[in-house]
Amino acid sequence: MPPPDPLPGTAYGCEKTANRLAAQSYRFEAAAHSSKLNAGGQLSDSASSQTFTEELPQGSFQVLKVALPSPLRRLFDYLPAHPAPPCGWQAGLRVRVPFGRREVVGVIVALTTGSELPRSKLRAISDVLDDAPLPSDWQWLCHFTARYYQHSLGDTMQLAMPARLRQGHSMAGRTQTLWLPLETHDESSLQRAPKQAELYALLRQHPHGLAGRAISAHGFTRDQLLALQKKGFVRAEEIILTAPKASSGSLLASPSLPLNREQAAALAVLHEKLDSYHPCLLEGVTGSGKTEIYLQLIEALAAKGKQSLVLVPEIGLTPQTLARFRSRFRVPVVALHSGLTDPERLDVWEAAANGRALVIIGTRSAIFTPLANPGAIIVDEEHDGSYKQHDGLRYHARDLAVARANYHNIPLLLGSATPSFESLQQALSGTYRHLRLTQRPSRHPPAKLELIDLRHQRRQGGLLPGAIKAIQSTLNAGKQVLVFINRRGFAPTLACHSCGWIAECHQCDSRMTLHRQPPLLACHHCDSRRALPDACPKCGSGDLRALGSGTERTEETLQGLFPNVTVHRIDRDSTRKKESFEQILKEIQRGEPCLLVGTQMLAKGHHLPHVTLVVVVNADGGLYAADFRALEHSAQLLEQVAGRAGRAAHPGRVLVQTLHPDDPHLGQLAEHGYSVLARSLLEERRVAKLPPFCFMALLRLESPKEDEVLALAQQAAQALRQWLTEACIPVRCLGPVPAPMERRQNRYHLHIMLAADKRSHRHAAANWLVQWLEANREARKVRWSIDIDPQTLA
DNA sequence: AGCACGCCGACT
DNA sequence: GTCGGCGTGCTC
Repeated sequence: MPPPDPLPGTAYGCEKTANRLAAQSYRFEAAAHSSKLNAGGQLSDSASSQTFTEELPQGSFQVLKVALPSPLRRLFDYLPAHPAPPCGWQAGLRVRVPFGRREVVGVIVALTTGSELPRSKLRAISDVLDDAPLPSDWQWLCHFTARYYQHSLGDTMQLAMPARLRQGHSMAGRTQTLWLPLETHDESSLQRAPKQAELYALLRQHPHGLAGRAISAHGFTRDQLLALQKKGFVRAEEIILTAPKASSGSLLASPSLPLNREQAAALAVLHEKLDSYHPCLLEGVTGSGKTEIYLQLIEALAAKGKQSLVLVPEIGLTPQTLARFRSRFRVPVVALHSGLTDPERLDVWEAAANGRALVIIGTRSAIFTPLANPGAIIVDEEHDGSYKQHDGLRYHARDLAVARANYHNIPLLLGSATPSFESLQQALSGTYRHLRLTQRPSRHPPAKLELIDLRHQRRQGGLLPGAIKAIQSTLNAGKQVLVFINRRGFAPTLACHSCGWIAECHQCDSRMTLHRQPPLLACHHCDSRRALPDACPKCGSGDLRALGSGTERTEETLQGLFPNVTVHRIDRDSTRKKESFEQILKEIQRGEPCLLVGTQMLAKGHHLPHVTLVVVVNADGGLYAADFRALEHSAQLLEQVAGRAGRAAHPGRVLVQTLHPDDPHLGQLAEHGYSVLARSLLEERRVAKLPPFCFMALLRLESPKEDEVLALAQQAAQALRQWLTEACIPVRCLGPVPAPMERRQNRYHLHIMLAADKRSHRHAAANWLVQWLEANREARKVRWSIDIDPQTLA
C-alpha cells in the first residue's frame, strides 16, 4: 500500500485536488481494511525451518510492516505471531515488538508477502495491543503529515497519538470495577470473618455496586473483598467511564446571539455547502463577532450529529474561551489543554474517535484528534505563529487542517483579523471563499495608529514626552493604558561608555540582556547567565550604562512617574508562576485605572475592556529585517495590539513610536489598516517570487565544529544542484548560508533554502535531499533538520 | 532517538 | 585493578 501523496499543485483547495485526495483515501482505506493475513499456518520458528526458508525464493512468507518510534524514515518488517487478533492482521493495529535490545510500541502500516531481508533476520510481534485498528482518518493524517513534512512515519504516529496509547495502554475507554453484592442463603461461612461480614453488609446497602476506591475509603482491604468474591458473595462488573452523553432536548443551553448583516451573510455562505470541502477565510476586525459565527456553524452541524474540531492559538485556550463554548451547547464539548492528565487526554481522544464528543477544542496538536463524524474544522486566529511546531516534526496545524478538511470533504473556516498572506492570497484568488466582517458592535471605528517620531527626542524608559502626557491624561480619565514593548528584561544592552565594549554572550553571536530582578546578564538565545561586571572588562572603566529599554525598565520608569497607580508587568519572566497571568487579567478586568507593561503575551486575544490607550514603544522591529516575513508578522502584531484599544464602550488611541515615521509600509498600516497593507505587500511578494507565490523548504545544519557543518552543507547543496539539473526539476537552491545568528550555544548553524513554483517540485527536491543526507556517512556527525514551509529563518 | 559496545583516565 | 567518559554503530 503506497502512502498517499502530499497535496500536489500550487494550492490546497482546488476541486481536482479534492477528488484526487478522496480517491487516495479510498484506496488507502481499502488497503487497510481488506487485506488480512491468515492467522497461523505460516509460523514456524525452529532452527531447521530458518535454514530452509533462507533457501526459498523471497515472497513466500507473510510480513507486517511496522512504523516504530524512531527517527529512521523507514518501516520495519516483523513476522505475524500467533494468535492473530480477532479482526485479523490489519493496518492501524498497535503492536508491541522487540526492537534492538528493547521493546517498543509500533503501528502496523502494511501487510506484505516477503521481505527485503531473509526471513531468519526477522523477529516476531510480541503482542497485539488493539482489538480494532486506530481510526482510519487518523492513519491517513499521519501518512500525509509524515510525507509532507519529510518526517519518520513512526515518529509522526507517536506524536499524533495520546501518551497512554504510546505507552501501550488499551484504547478502550477507562474502566472502573464496580463490586455488587450477590444474594445468598448461607452466610455461615462469614461467621469467623467479621470484617468480611461487615463489608458484605455494606455492599448490601449499595445494590448498584461500589467502586474499589469507595470500599477502601470505608476501611476495607482488597484481600477482604477478594475473599468475598471467592466465596460467591460479590461479583465484579467493569463499567466504562465515558464522556457525558448528549442530553436529549434542545441542542443549545443558551440562545444564539442575533447577527448583524455581515455576520448573517457570512453564515449564509457557510450554510450553502455544509456537506463538502468548502474552505473559507473569515476576515474580521477585532470585536466583529467571529466567535458567534463559529458557534452558529457548530450548532448547525451538531444538529446533524456532526462533530466540529476547533483549533485555537496556544494562549487562546483559556477557561473563558471554553466557558463560552460550554455555556452555549448542551452537547459534549471537550478540550485538549495542557492541564489534562494522560488518562483524561485519552478519554477525549476516544470520545472524539467514537463520535460522542461533538465539539473538540484544542491547540496545535489537537489537529491529530480522530473524528468519527467530521462536520467542520475551524481555525481561530489562523495567522498565529503557535500553529507551527518549531522542532522535531515541524508541522503547521492550519495547513494540516486544510488538508484534513479536504480529505473529509467538509467545510473549513479560517478566522482572523489579520490573515496570513498564505490564506489571504487563496481568498483573493478565489480558491477560498472570502468572508469579511468590518463592523464592530461598539460602532467605534477601529483606533487609528498615530505614528510619533523617536528621532532627536529625549525619552524616559523608552517613552517620548508626548506618550507620557497621553498616559497621564488617560489615567486621569480613570481608564487603563497598555504599553507594549517587544523586549523582556531591563535593557537590551550593557555598554561601556569609555571604550564602547558591549556585553556579549560567550556561546552565541548575541548581546546579553540586562536584568534587574535579579540583577544579572542573560542571553535570550541560550540559557546562559552571568553576574553584572562592576567595571568594563576591557578598559576597566566604571562607566557601564544600560542602553535601550525592556519591560523591567519601562515598568520602573512608569512606576516612578505615576507612583499612585498600579503597574502590572506581563512577560515571560513575571508570569512564570502558573495562574499569575490569569489572576492579573482578572484584576485588570475589574477596571481600576492602571498601567500594563508587557510583551506579545498581552497583544493577543485578551479582552481588556477598560484599556483606551495603547503605546507601542518601538514599532521598528520588523521594518528592515532580513526575514521577508518580518514585516507581515510585525503588521499583524501592531494591528492586534491596536485592537486592544477601546474595545468596549470607549473610543481608543494607539500611539506608535518609531525611528522611521516616513516608512511607506508603516504609513500605509497607520492610514489604511492591515488589510490594505497586506494586499500591497502581497504584490511585492508576487514580484519577488516569495511565499505564498513559491513553496519553500529550509534545511538547517548545525554542529559544534564549524568546518564540519560547512563541508557537509556545501557537499549537500552541490549534490542537490546537480541532481536538480539532471532530473530537470525547477527548484531554486540557495546556500549554504550562515543562519541569522550563526553561533548559538556554541553550535554553528547553516541554512540551505529550496524554493519552487510547485509544491510537487519542492517535495521532490526536499525528499531527495533528505534521502541523500540519510545515506551519507558524514552527515551523521552533523545535526540537521528539514523545515517544510518555514515560518521564520531563525 | 535509545542503547549497546568499545577503548582510555582518576579512584575505591 | 574498576567506574565511567562519550565516539561509532545498529535497530526488521
